[in-house]
Amino acid sequence: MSKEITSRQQDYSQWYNDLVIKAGLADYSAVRGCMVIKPYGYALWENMQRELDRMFKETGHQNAYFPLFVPKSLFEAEEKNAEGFAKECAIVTHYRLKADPDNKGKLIVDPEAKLEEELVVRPTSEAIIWSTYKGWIQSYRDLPLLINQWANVVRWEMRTRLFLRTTEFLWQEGHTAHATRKEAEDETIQMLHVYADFAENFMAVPVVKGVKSANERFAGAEDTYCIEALMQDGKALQAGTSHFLGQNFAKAFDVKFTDKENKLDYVWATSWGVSTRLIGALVMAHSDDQGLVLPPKIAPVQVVIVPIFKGEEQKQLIDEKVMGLVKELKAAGITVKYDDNDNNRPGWKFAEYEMKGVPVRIAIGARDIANNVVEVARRDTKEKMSLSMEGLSQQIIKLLDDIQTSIFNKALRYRDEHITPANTWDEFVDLLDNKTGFIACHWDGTSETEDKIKELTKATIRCIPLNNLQEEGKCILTGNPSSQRVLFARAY
RNA sequence: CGGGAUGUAGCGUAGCCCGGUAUCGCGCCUGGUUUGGGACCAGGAGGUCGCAGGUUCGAAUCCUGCCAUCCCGACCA
Repeated sequence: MSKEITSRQQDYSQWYNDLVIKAGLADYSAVRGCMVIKPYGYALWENMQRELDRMFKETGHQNAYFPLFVPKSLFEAEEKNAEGFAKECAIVTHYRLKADPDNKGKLIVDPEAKLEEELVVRPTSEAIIWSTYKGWIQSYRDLPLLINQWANVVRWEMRTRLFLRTTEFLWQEGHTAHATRKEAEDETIQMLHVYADFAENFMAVPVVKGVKSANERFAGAEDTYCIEALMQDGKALQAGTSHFLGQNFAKAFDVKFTDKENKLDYVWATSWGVSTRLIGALVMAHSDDQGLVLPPKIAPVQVVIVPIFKGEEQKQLIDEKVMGLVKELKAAGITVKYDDNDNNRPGWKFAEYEMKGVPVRIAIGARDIANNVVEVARRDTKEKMSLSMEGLSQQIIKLLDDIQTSIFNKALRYRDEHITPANTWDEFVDLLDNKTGFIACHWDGTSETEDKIKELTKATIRCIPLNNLQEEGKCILTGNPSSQRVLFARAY
């Protein structure tokens, strides 16, 4: 297989698509808009899942699983939510096929098997979950209810892109119920911090934490908080959302509880999610024209060892030495792969593991063994060094750590350099077109203005950053008074 | 879903205008030599030219419809 990919400069979108395919993360499938997540891509997702799952459990959440199908009557109960998702729902109307009498070997939908009530394939699970919660919650003693589910959802998008926007995608969705507004708000913010912590400390993707404007708010939420990341082409990507749902779903599904004073009230809700889109964020945040660059903390393979030998005797000598190294590295908690496949030569393997973004490559040959060293190459900077075999695992641990930090710092520097204030409309448009990234500017707070700006420039408000500096100013478009800057960007 | 482009072996392609059963490279298989940045030699396999119709003695090539992918819009995690 030819392994060259389009360069970022030549065509960023094509580079992304090439990379996802050539690195073996995913493949197109026989189903429009749906992808196959290949083993290497799924391994990445599993590593993300493991870490997130641990964080959810540490903050008191439990996993459960709810049905894929939502009866239409339940789906429509929370009006805004239903309306928001109605245009992109897959609907099950029948439950049986039968042989086509006019076309041998073909099947048709059995018209006799029409469902009494259509089933919506979940685009999100608030409806089915809140209809269930009604039966689980009676008293303040049943609260808080802190549940997460790992699931697939379907949103029938017009235009799809590998990992960033597919018809079916994998995600987790947390759905919590609380006795007070304060507690639900705290939960919303807590999970936002969990997401930001994960993105920055594991994915090495710096994010801006903030709240969405009304236009960008989740359908059915009172407030939507988000983490926004910046990709290398200067476009923003929403990497995770945490919603404060108020009592909207409790009211729609009649979920009430009795408090300590024996008063009846609706419960307060949150929901929060991240998806396989994070893999897209990871790819676009760090990778280069040679392939993926993965942060060690979620790389499926952290270290690959490539033997370099002439003849069987040398190979045996290397094998022996490597077995010891592999054992030592594994004992130190490092994921290591020894690639002694003789079908490919070292140079091929070097290029291959660069494509796959393996953070550290160790090459070892007779020359190295004679000197008691190994050649170590880091993926992010391509820097090569010679390290002593003595205490190698400790040196590798330190190196992996350096790589993790260095990838993050690089992305952080890029992100910070691409948050630019604009004070006039011309400046704003010029920055959007020529510098890209986030533009910090004043906005008069109205949906109309935001719509107008989107119409004129394709830029949207990515978020109003948390703990935003309060500052008097004038709206970039209308000149109306504003009390703070918000972040605009073109987004995925 | 609207506008544009593309679709030929696992991948990348030539051929299409001007109709006569498909070119080259990589990869794959066998054998050998190799191995410190994508190896080399010899032999070999692999294609209903995206799918379905139509025109024609004959279609990769012309016509119609559909499907898929990419880009630009609208929609969105």
